[in-house]
Amino acid sequence: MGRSPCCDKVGVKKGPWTPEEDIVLVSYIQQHGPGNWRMVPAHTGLMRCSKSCRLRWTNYLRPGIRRGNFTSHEDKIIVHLQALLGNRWAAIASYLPQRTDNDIKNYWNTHLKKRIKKLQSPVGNEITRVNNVNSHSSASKGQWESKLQTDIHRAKQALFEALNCDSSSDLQGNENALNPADPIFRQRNLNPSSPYASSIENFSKLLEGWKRSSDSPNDIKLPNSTSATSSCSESQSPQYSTLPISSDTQMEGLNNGSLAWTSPFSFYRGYEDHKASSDHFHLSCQPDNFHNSIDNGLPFSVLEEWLMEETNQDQLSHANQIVQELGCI
DNA sequence: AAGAACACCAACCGCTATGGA
DNA sequence: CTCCATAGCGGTTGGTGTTCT
Repeated sequence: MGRSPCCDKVGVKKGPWTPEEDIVLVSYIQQHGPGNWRMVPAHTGLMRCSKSCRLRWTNYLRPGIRRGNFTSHEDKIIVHLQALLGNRWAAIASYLPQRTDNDIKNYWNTHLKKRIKKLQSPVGNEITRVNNVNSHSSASKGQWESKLQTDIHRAKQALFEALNCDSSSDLQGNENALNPADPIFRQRNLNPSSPYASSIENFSKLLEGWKRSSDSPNDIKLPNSTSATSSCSESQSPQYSTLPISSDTQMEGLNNGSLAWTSPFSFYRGYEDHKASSDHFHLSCQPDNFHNSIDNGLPFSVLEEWLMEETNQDQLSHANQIVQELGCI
């Protein structure tokens, strides 16, 4: 019994999204919020299936996403969490709130996996060993999880070492650089000008690229429902109004973050609150909550909490130790 | 210079989980 | 309980750019 397709395959566009499509999608979500994806193609006129819209949003357009340029700090976290969790990319991504699971998965497959293969260092051997445990063909998931329980201490230690190592090498010996209270930490992680790009930055890059490539970049077509002054009933077929984005000054505004028009992402907090309530891993890991945790000096509270949940009493006491150590970073 | 091989990554596919009717 | 819609997830594919021969 085949599963009914998420959309009518006939006439559905596939392949890379164009900037125009992105703008239409973002504008629609600005107006209606994410969710009810089935309605999105019908209401926006996008020739995409609902699933494609959702993926485009979650993997690319969603606010708070940082793309490319993985830091060595992130490398280490990914490597160690992969050793700990296996290919559970969503779980790994929950500890790197600004990265998507898809991004991490791609990065692992194209960079880290190869790098680790080449590694003959003790750390590399350890990772290889844990990975072998994870990928052993005869091991069932239950067996793997059982093994995970026994290896959890080692994994915690490895993660802790990675974090420590990073604080001494990647951060050039500044031991406060991972301290949430430290200005350097805040600049690296919270400042809009930090490498952790906001989606507005992503979006402005996108617009910039489009501006360069478009033959007539003067106007961006938007559904009427997205204009500031108009409203649109949900049954309306898409009609377009134009949002003039023509001058370099306006593009400057987008690029330097001094956005004049209402941020498309003003609804974001509510959305993330909704999401967080439905996903244990994402609880406290969404950007706002994550930053709150940072502000509170608990950047890895969820990790600690989860690790403690998974361990027995002996491991629990050791986990408490780790928690304290992590809290001191 | 040109074609082949490789690397990268956005997007897709197919499956499971979940929740509501 | 069943059915259906939707979200989430991990594996895979295919297009494009880069490097190699």
